[in-house]
Amino acid sequence: MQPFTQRVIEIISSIPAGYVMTYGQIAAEAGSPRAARQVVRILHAMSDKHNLPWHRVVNARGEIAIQDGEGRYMQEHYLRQEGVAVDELGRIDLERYRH
DNA sequence: AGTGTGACTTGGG
DNA sequence: ACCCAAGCCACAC
Repeated sequence: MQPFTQRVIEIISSIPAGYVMTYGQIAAEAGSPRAARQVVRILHAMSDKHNLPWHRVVNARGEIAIQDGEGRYMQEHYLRQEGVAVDELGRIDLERYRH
């Protein structure tokens, strides 16, 4: 496991229920501000086996990044379940919910 | 050593 | 507020 990957996993694990972080924000915290896309790949590879709260990660505009489908539906569902307001287009108020 | 991979980001219009 | 084009980068192969 590489250091950057390790840090990203730790950071995502640390997001409290009811809050969200953006890909870029996580990359920056992990020490590489422009590696947002790498965060995506890590989620793809690690979300299940590390039991990560992947649904608490959204893009810089405060939108759910996943395309319509099962994953998209699950993310909206989890977030609302944790008290995060998600509109019908999958948008979230970052001012309010950013961690 | 070179190439492909993305659930991204940013800047401009 | 929306759309697009161009950057960006750690990692696997």
